[in-house]
Amino acid sequence: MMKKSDDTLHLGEFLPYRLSVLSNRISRAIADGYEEQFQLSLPEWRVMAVLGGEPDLSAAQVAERTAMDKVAVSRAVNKLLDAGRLERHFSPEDKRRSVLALSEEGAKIYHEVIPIALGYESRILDKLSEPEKLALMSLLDKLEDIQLHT
Amino acid sequence: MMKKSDDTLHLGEFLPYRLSVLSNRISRAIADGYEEQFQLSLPEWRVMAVLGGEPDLSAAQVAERTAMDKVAVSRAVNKLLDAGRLERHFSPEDKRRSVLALSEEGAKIYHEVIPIALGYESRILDKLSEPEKLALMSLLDKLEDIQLHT
DNA sequence: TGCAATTAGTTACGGATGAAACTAATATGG
DNA sequence: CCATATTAGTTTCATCCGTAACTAATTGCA
Repeated sequence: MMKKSDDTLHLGEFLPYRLSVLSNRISRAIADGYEEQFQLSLPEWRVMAVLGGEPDLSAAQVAERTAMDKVAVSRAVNKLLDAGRLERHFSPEDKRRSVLALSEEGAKIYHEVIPIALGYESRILDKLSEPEKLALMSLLDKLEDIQLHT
Repeated sequence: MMKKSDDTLHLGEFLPYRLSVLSNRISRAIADGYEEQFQLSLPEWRVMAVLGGEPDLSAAQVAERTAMDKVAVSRAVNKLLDAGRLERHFSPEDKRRSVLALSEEGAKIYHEVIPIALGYESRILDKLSEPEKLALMSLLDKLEDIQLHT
């Protein structure tokens, strides 16, 4: 196939740009669904989301699983603690390491937000045929594996 | 097919999350390729990218084509003007409306950054087979069309 | 005409974000 | 053991970003 010209770039056909716009639009729409109602920011929701499925993680483990950096996790965790949505104690073996879990209140919110989030996801996936969904998942698997640096 | 449970959410399988992480990773990698070298932020690059392909747009038109809001465009444009990378005059028919174009210096940088950006895109696309690329483009077309609000 | 509504773009402001410096706790190796 | 290096998490700082308020120019319609 003819190679694309190297001296112009059409943003609308540029994969990174398309992904960025699409992803921002989706994240914003979902966040609009819970931010105001629950006074919950996206980073805070991500922290709650992992702890809801897998309690007693350390902040570093939360960072790993959410792809957030540790500063963002620290901030989100502290806000959630202030709001009484998280409980924290520290590991007796290593007093630096925190052990985080949703509080009862946090778990309640978690279970209220999940259907909102999944609802938006369905709204998207329902527009795709079964083979398209499979193709999308397989493409995401592949794209996530790509090494972008060296 | 069995419906997924509604009381847990696995971030790693949640489409909006996967898109967000993937898109951020790609944008960051590309930006790392030009930000330091050219002292150019992502919003500034987006403005340059559209004006490089289509000069003499107003700020509002730039906003449309980049999916940025007008404040972000205004800021980016002003930085680019300060840096001598853009030229601005105002339409004689409507003295509010700006007419923006890359300066000579701006065009030079534009042509230097393009291969960097396209290089990263190729690094990604080259990992996909021809049918996979087609599938990806078609999926993006479809996803971009989805109405997320009402 | 002329005054209210609209539009282009900027400014101001409060909150969010990431990098780097910092503190406290633990591991290491001489 | 003790000094140094490493690790967990927090704080600081400078910047970024979006919303809302604002200014200036233009349009529209009475």
